[in-house]
Amino acid sequence: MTSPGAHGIDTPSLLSWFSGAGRPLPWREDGVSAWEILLCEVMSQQTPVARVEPVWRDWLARWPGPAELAAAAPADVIRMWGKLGYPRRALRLRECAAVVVEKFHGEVPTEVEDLLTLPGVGDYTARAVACFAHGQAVPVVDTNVRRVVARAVNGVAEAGPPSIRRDLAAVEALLPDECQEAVTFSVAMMELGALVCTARSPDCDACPLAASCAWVAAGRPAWDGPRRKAQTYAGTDRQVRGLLLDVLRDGDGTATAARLVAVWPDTVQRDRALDSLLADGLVVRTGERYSLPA
DNA sequence: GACTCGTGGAC
DNA sequence: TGTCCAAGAGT
Repeated sequence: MTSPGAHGIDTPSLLSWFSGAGRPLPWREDGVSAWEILLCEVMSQQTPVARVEPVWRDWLARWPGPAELAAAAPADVIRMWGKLGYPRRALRLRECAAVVVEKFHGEVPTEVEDLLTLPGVGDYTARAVACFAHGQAVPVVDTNVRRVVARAVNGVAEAGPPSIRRDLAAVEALLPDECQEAVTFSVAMMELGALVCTARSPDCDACPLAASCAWVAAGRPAWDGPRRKAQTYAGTDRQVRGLLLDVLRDGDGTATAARLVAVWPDTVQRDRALDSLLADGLVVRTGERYSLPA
């Protein structure tokens, strides 16, 4: 599979494609700080990039760096997070800012090992920051990269269940040695997965890897592995949590129990959702009222 | 590993 | 209309 013409990632074609087709996202501009990149990576976890951009700008205008964020009230942080989803990320981000200030002298760490100690920073985000903010040639594996590798290298339609060790090893083997090229490689792989090699309807006619793609060569066979569990939402605790928090987020940050009762009829589920919000620190109870944490 | 945790756009 | 899915992390 290492001989010329073998299937896999045609890196020169990939990089050429990216230079012309990559989106001009604001955090890709020169001079963007490591903190600003960390912020956009956390906001982008499971959230479409297009929805992140305006929140990222507003957020940085209010809290330019970790010191400012660490000093902010949780209620304001939750409100500024808006409707990006998974609001626990907002609280973790504030905790992350505090750790950066207290343990790393206000500077975003450069080593993956140190980045992994930050709240809300996991295997993807740690390597994304090390690579995109600090220029390190470390493998960056997100859902896009996993899908592109599955198709172009392995010749299958989907990536299958994630495995950190296996996925990192697979991408490590593809990563260019030189730092600058490695950084562009990772951005380009993610961008290709986001724009061309998409989950639902890959546009192979527009793909710079089509000529070298193992999946295309095999005739784009359908996925015969395990089907991902359908991601339900309606009727789940997640939906109820969202409805409850929405009441507090949109108002003055406080509401009576009766106001919250109105958003969901099932007492058991509503109480369970509210308890979990309290446990997460997204909501606090003061007497008869519920509020965002001051 | 399996499960939980929001929100909204695309088809 | 309902299903799928999106720059994952924590337990």
